[in-house]
Amino acid sequence: MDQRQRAAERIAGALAQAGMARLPARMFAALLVDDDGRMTSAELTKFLGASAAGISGAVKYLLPVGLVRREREPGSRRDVYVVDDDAWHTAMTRHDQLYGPIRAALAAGRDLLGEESPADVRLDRAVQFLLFLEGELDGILARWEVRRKELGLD
Amino acid sequence: MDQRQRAAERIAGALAQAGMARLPARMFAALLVDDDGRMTSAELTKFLGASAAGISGAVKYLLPVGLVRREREPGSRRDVYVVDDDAWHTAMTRHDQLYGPIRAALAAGRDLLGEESPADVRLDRAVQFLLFLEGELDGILARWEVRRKELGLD
DNA sequence: TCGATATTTCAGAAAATTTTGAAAGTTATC
DNA sequence: GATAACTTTCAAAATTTTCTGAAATATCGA
Repeated sequence: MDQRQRAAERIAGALAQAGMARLPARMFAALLVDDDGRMTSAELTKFLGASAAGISGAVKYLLPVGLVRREREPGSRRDVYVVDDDAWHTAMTRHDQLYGPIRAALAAGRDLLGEESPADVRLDRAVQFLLFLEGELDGILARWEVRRKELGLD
Repeated sequence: MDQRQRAAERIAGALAQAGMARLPARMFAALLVDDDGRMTSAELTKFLGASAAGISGAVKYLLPVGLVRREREPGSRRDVYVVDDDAWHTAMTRHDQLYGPIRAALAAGRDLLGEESPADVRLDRAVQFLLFLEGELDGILARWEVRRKELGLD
């Protein structure tokens, strides 16, 4: 295991700890430490010691959350998986995918209990907080653009 | 299964989907839909159909993240588990517990690869973004206090 | 200190998730 | 259209995580 693999596994471990499934975490980490952040399925298979099927499954998770992009060179049949320098930023744009279902469940719970239930105020406050939070996240992302330039990270 | 249990399970399902372990999610949801948001281990055991050991384990997860508080009536030996109306808010205060380890792993990865590695700029940007985000979250929480009063949710 | 009531620990059972190999499905060249 | 290169699907295996029962530990009142 070389330094690069060590770095990838170190990062993947932290991401897995935070709830990301293991192979998606390892694949994302592999791309993060790759020189140009671009790898084919075959490269990932070798680097991670995982099966092609596993990569396919990991891709199915990473694409919709925006952490990884898929490309294909014209006239080739092999996909290239790409991580952007602002992968995190992009992923965060999908925050409604994270909070939306929870908000919906809280609302459904309120309906089941009825407005006169004493728990209703608690549930309502939870919904209001999530709505507020989602709105704020958009502002954060805008401010990051500014900050990024200040840091000269373009 | 009555309406309240139905509501709890509906909410717990969404939380579990978002990554929370099942029993902690169910326990938190049970408290959310409870009239006064206070339940003993025995009550939870009955309501959830889970073992006392399971509750104990769930508590071990919920306490440190700030979603639930433990109290004990003086002169009783039974604990009461309490969910605050601002449980979410409180939990969010612990954001460094979520992002901290990831940031540390990214930093460790940079060390392993060395500054001259082409991946270094990508990893550095990730670290900078997380630092920025953590700072912003504090601001959000402050603004929520204001917003909460506007909504009359005191 | 003892007895009664609660909670926690821990090893193993149960359940859910992840990963794989093999087959089926795509896509590009010839 | 046939063939070769690559990706996806799917059922089953392997691993991991979660949950439980039983025993151990802690806490309170007498």
